[in-house]
Amino acid sequence: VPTPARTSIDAIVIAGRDILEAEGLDGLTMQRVASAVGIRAPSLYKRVRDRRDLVRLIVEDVSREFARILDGAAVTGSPQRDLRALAMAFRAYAHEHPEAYALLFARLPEGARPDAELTARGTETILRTARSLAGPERALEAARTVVAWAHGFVSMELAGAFRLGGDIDRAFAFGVDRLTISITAPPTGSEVRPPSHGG
Amino acid sequence: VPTPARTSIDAIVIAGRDILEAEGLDGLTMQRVASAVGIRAPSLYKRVRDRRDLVRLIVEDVSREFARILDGAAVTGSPQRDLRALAMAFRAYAHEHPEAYALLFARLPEGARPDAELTARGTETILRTARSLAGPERALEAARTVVAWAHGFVSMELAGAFRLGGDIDRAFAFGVDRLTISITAPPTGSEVRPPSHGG
DNA sequence: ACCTGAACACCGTTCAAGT
DNA sequence: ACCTGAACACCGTTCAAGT
Repeated sequence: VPTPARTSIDAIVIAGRDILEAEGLDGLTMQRVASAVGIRAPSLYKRVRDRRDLVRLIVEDVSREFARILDGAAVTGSPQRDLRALAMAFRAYAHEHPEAYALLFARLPEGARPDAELTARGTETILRTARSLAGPERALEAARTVVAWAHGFVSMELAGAFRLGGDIDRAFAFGVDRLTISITAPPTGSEVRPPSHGG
Repeated sequence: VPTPARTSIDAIVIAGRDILEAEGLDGLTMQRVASAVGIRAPSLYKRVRDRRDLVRLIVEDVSREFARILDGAAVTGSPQRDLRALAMAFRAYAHEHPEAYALLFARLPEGARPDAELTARGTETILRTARSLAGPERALEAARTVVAWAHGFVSMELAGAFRLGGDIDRAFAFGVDRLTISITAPPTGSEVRPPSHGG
């Protein structure tokens, strides 16, 4: 006699995200997720291969949400303002969903790593904006510089690594302004090299 | 009858670092560390309060090593070249000790967090070099921008987040050059603001 | 003073048995 | 077809007992 399903993969992913944000990745246990959807842990294995597979589904969900939010931020009409808006939206997302955000850039074990194409889509908007500012040849390097800075900044912020005081908001604004200038106006005609002392 | 000690806190930290680098943070178990120093897991609690305390001791050891390496890199005589040398040494350390490096910037639970002063010493050399380039008023923001970028870059690199091809070494060099220019030559006399479209 | 086995409350995961 | 309890091999941690 077939038993009707008491839950669904969607409900499991939603419950998993809630538990992740409330308890951290270590607190995301099969037992807690199972309990949240009204079943026992062994039954979860009917829907996911193992815990890593559940983490993968959650990361992919987060990844789609993050890409959608960044996409919605780059609508100012100017690439300079778009880059600033992207940086602000990037940081705001990390503050609102610190555990989900951390997962986006985490070194995940094989089996928990999200689909490669889906991950690429996450930085598509930033790449497009960087291309507008830096030109097609430098687009990829410019985008990597900006994303690296933004990720480094918010991950240090979330880790409590800025311990020397000062205005963190101002430091973030400083960074995005300098980076915008920096990738917008390359030294004309010359190879990139360290500046001479005279400047 | 007192029993002579069969191990020491130093031996435990050294063994812990080896296991961390070989097996990752999840693989750093009390049982493995105990076994590596020739005792049983419960005996570890004579030397450390709990696992988080052991992690703290390891992070602090890594932190001292990292600071020492950065300090040894900033010896070129010019702040521009020092910044580049610091960035290269920063990245090289992360490549050589990926698990130890990850711990330096990780969101650690209370009890595993290293001594605050010790952590500050880690970025002291970078702060000093940034001060030479950006001036005393902008030193902190400039240092934060550079460290954020460097950390973001190598952590993305280690996470396998650069999936769009291109030359990663070149992107790193691009970033350090642009950032050096960017923090060295602020717009004279004016407040920092987003650049106008013309430039 | 240091070390240990046994125990406890957790994990993830498998599997035979239930409906 | 789905769900479960029982079981297994792990965790971190405590503690009485051994030397």
